[in-house]
Amino acid sequence: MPELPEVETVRRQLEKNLLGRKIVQVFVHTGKIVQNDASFARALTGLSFVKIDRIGKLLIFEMSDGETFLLAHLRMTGKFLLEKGATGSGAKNAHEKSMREKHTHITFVFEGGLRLLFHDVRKFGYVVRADKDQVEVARGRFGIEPLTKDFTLENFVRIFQNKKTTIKALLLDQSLVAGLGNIYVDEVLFRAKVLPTRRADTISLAEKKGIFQATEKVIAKAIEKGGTTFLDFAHTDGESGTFVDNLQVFARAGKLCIHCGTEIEKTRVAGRGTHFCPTCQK
DNA sequence: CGGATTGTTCTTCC
DNA sequence: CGGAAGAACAATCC
Repeated sequence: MPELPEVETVRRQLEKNLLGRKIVQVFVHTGKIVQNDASFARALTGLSFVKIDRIGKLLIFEMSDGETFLLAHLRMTGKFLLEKGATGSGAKNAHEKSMREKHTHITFVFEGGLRLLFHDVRKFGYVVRADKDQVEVARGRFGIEPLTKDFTLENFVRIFQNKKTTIKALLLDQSLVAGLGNIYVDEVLFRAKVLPTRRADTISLAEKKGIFQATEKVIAKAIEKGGTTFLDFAHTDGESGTFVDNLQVFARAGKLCIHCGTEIEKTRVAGRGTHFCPTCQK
C-alpha cells in the first residue's frame, strides 16, 4: 500500500524532524524486523541521521559515522510514527494506544525526548543495517523512477523491449519502473485509457507516451496530496494522505466510471486485484 | 474461520 | 536458457 508517493511523504517528514538529532536509546521489541541482529541498538546509539534518501519504495538512512546506513521498507502495513515528549503518544484513545504498543517493533529515542517508532501490524516490513556497498547493491536493483532525470520518454519506451507480459505486470516490476504499486498502476492505466491486461508488445508508441505522462502526473499529484490512505497508510503524525479523493478506479468496483458511466470492473491481473473501465480503456 | 490482502522473491513451466 | 506466470511468504483482520 505505501508506494512511491507515500514513502516520499514519510521521507520528507522524517527529514524535517530528525536530521541532526542524536539517538540516545534504541529498543528493538521484535527481533525479526531488524533480522535478529542483536547489535542493532548498540550500533545506532549515539549516532544521528545525516541524510534520509529514498529509491522506489525503499528508505535509505545515512548515519553520522559515515559508514552506517539503514534500509527500511514498509511493505504493506509498516509505518514510521513520531511521538513528541514523554507523555503524548499521539493515540486518540485506549484501544488505539494498546494497538500502537502491540505493533511497535522498534523505538528510537532522540535527545530532547522525541521518539521514532517503527510500527507494522503484519510485520512484513523491515529496518536493516547496511554498509555503503550493500546500499549500492540495493539501489542497483531499481529501474527508472518517476520525477527523476532518468525518467524520460526515451527510457520509458526502452523498458518495453522484448517484453510480452501484461502492461500491469510491467509497471509493477520494480526493476523496470521504481515505485509504482497496485493503486497507482490502476490509476495510471485508467488515465491513459489502456487495459491492464494488454500485452506490452501490443502497446503503440502513442499509448506508451500516454502511460508515461499519466505516471508523472499521478505520482506528482499524489505526493502533493501526501499520498493515499486507503486502509493503513499514515503520515508520521498519524494523519492520512488525501489522494484517496483523487482515485478514479481503484477500489471503485461496481461504481460508475467518471467519464462514461459504465460500471467499473474488478478482476485479477498479475496476481493483483485490478480495477478498470471496460469502455474507456482499450 | 479461512479467505483476502500486497510487495517481493522463489519456483515452475514453456 | 530466459522470460513469464504462478506460488509462496510474511501475519493479521473481519
